Amino acid sequence: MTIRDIAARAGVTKGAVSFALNGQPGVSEATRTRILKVAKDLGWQPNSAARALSSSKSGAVGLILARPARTLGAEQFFMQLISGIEAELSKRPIALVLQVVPDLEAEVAAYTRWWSERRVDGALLTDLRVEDSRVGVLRELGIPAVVFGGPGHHDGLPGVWSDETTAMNAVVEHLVGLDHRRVARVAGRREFLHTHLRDQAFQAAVEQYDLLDGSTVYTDFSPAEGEAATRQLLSADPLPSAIIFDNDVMAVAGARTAAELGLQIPRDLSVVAWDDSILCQLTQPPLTAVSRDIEAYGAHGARALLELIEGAVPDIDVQDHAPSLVVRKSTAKARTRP
Amino acid sequence: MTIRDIAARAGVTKGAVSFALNGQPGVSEATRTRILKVAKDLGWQPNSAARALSSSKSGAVGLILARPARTLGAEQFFMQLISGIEAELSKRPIALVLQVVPDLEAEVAAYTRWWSERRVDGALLTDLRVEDSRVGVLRELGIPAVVFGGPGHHDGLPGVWSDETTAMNAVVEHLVGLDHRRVARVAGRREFLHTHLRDQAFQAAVEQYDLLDGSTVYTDFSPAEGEAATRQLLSADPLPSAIIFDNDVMAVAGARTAAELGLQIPRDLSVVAWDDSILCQLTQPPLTAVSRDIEAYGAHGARALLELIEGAVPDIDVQDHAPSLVVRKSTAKARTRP
DNA sequence: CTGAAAGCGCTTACAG
DNA sequence: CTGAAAGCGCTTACAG
Repeated sequence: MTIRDIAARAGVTKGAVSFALNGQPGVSEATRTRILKVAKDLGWQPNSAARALSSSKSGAVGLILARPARTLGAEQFFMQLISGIEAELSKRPIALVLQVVPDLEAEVAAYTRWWSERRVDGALLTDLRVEDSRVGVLRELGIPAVVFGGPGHHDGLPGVWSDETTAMNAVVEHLVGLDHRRVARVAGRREFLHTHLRDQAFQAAVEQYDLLDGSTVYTDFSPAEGEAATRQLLSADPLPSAIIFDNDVMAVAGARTAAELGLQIPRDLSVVAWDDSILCQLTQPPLTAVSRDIEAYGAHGARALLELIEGAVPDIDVQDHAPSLVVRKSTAKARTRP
Repeated sequence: MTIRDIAARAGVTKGAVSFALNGQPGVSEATRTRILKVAKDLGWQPNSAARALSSSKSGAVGLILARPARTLGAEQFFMQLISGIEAELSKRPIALVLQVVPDLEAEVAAYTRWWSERRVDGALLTDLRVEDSRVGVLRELGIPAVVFGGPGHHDGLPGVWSDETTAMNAVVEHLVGLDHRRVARVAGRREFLHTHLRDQAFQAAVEQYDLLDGSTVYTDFSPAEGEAATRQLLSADPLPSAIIFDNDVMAVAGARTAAELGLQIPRDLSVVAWDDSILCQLTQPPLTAVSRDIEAYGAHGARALLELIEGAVPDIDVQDHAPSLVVRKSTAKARTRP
């Protein structure tokens, strides 16, 4: 079933069919209507390879996840992000090509191959690093790309980001409002930009509110390291009265660890998770968490990429909806200590 | 950068370049070596659209997830499955095209479009239903497809599956070994084949071990319905002494619900989760769970699909590694009741 | 073993 | 408004 069949059936040339199908001028309204009807009757769909070859557009965008398979499964973030991206892409006949790779080197290799194969028209970048080698490669290759993260750390590539600073302030304010003075933090990987931004915001808040602690332990986001970091923080003297965790999995692991050490949450220790998820709601007590609409975040990024591919000059650093703090049962008044 | 450039540089025709690059006979070894060197020097990669158009192979396979975005994020299953599929595909230059849709109707529409566009060479089917309209559509379209699930419910389409029956037997045996006689089950959606298979296995085990309960409540896999189902089961008299849940999220929700109702796990109620995950390990107490290597499952399915696409006649119903029961702290001796 | 050519199914300038 | 044709970058029969 090709435009050739349609042309024969409608008594016109292939060119006319193409114009009619693509809404281009060059055919009369009557002819166009006739051609469209024939195409519909025959159940015609454009061959994506032929269209890609002659238009130099693949009709697909790429997303690469460079995380070990275990942590990928554990974090709900990625699946929600993908859902959001898809929600936007599937409004058009644009496909999402997904690849899972072990490290950044493999990720860069995949972009390079995709681009020289012309397999995708653009790419979505996630897990932005403070120093991110991918950004330079993408710019050099000339792939239209949009970055999740930021702001201002991607060398001119457009990005969408959520405001970590405001969110961190809300968290610290909430804790200060509960009389907490010794607040610690279990962070993710140091090289990730969002970790870095939260670091800065946390340190600024520590000074602003004149907190007494402010120690931060870095991890790989895994529950094992979340547990180890919690043990480390809870061996300090005096103890922190609240800990902020960089993801839901570590927060749950940390809360469990604290309980094992004989602390009662929230009486003895307040716990805040970053990125709310079902996990935070299912644990006992349910965790106070920073909540973002990750699907909307993904959709937002996809939309920006599509605009970029279509030649628009998108805003650099579009800010997404601000995260909100969902207060549950894991935060309470700090105990007055001796 | 095309084979034309390589041909010019190497002083041969495009045809010779194509033969050399694809390992076809038709060029001398010396020429082949020279051509390959030129191609490498120029950093050539085949244009995927051109190759797809002339070879009628897209170099991609498709996966469609038809679940609401929320439950997608909550279940670790899918991301692990995708990781496994990717691990196999990325050994070759085969891309994974992913789509997230709201329902089966949209899923069928997407297959139809993909196939008439020749965007994918084959498809992977998941969440198999007892009566599954997709199977017929796929067969009719002639898309090479492999089904996750089964066995024997896919009208000739090859499938990989894991043995739900043996796993269910292991679960029930474990509970019976702990003197449980009143065992209930919180199942997933009734129309899903794996739910159905577990149902049958559960009923068979109930009879075999002469259990006194065996009631099953169906849900949509969500924690909310898991909680409601648990409440319902725990309002019976006499109470079940153990509940088997069809996924990790509901098991955790159910355990929490039981605790809220004043039951202590495992003293008053034993809980078993199906599909182990970090969730099961992080709750207090950690949950006894049926564990499968979902990544291997995904890889297995991808490999079968690639063979099918390459023209092999794959075995129908290849069985994957058997699931295993991981015993943790949520199951214990049944209390002797009055 | 090599060369010259047709063809995959589209898009798009170029003449009429 | 329409027709006839070239071209996208590959693969692959067909002659020599």
